[in-house]
Amino acid sequence: MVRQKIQIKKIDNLTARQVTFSKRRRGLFKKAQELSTLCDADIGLIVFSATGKLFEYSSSSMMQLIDKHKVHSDRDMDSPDQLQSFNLQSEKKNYGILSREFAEKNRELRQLNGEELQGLGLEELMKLEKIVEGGISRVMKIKGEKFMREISSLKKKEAQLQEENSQLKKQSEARLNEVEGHNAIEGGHSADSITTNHSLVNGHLDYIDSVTSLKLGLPIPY
Amino acid sequence: MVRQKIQIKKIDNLTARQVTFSKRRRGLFKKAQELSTLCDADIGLIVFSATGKLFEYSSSSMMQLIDKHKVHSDRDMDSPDQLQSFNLQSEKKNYGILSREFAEKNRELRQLNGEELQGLGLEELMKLEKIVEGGISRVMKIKGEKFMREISSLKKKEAQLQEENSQLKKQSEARLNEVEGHNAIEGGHSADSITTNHSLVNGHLDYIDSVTSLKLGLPIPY
DNA sequence: AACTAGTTATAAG
DNA sequence: TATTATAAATAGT
Repeated sequence: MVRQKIQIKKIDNLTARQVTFSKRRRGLFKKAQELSTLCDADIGLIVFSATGKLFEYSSSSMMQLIDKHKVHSDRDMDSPDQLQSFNLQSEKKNYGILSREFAEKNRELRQLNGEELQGLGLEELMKLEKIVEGGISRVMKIKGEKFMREISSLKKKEAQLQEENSQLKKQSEARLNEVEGHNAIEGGHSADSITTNHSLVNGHLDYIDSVTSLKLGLPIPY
Repeated sequence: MVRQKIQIKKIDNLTARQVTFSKRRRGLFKKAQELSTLCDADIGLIVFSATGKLFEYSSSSMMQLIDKHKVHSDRDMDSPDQLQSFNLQSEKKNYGILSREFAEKNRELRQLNGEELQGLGLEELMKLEKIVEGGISRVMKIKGEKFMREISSLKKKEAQLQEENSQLKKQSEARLNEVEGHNAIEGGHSADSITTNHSLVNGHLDYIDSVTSLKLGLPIPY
């Protein structure tokens, strides 16, 4: 692009390529930084040289940025028609919360063994990959167990509440009988409240739903 | 940097900032692409505008690149004792149900494309790997969503039951008052059942636990 | 969105 | 690594 305009194709000469890489890399990083500052943009730039060396720039934190990126790219998802979605076209994945957790866990896992990665041969890398895969399974298992525990706990609570309800119903009926026994000769007056409450007892409290669902807001147990 | 050289600081004027963002962003992406081509570098560029819109460029696959980046940046972190269980020794895994499910799903996924695996080049294989990875995330996500739904539903139920309980309590109390009003001159007799039931209402029904947990038996929603 | 004048990036040496 | 001539990017219109 100077004394002679160059073609944008891989530079053959190794030395020239390295020099250009160095120069342009600096230029690129500078531009990235400038854009970030001028326009208040959040920018991450990852560059691996042909030899595998890493250069990076990030206006904030690369990790944050990557997470943000994941969240974003998860948006344009397609609705899950079972596993039909596994074709080359539909690769705008919709990971979501669990996916992010998974990624985070995976990162942790990689951190644990990552330091030695460079020194390893193919054999060892494959072994390691298997281990990481195991790690994923493990993470999934743990996460699943947490969910299970939560569900278990909720079901227990439900059972308790149902038991309570049953007891209260009995109690209430018993008292009603007493009241009616007394009122038999005096004329009843609490029939209204009984039927009202009965609709509650039998469970379809749809008016509650809006309130409840507002409070629910999908917890993240893990 | 033209008619007048500009300071590298946030551009105040919104319109000017947007215009500059657009222009420089294009420039930056172009430079990134050029560097990638000229020097055979693997480059990923993530840009979030101030308004949160995402723009990205990647010479290969952003996901791959991010993974590669993770592996790299993890090198200078040595294993914290926290998740130390993920070391080469303790990898005689005992995954469990979810792990097996995962493996099964993964196998299915691989079968979906497996027949062609032999004919593929490295490029294609990496692509495929990416897809499978996406598949895993997807499976996890779906599973997670099912858990969430179950939990959500249970919490809703819980709220309903609690509401019922509250109503029943009121009803019961009301009837008790009526009864006592009548019994005031006859002598009361239902005090016992009241306190008994009150212990239920207040929730610590530990004796139920054993029964309940036996019935629960960890469902597998997915 | 297109233009232009100064600025910046950079290919070649 | 530093220089320089030129291409490319871009601030302001």
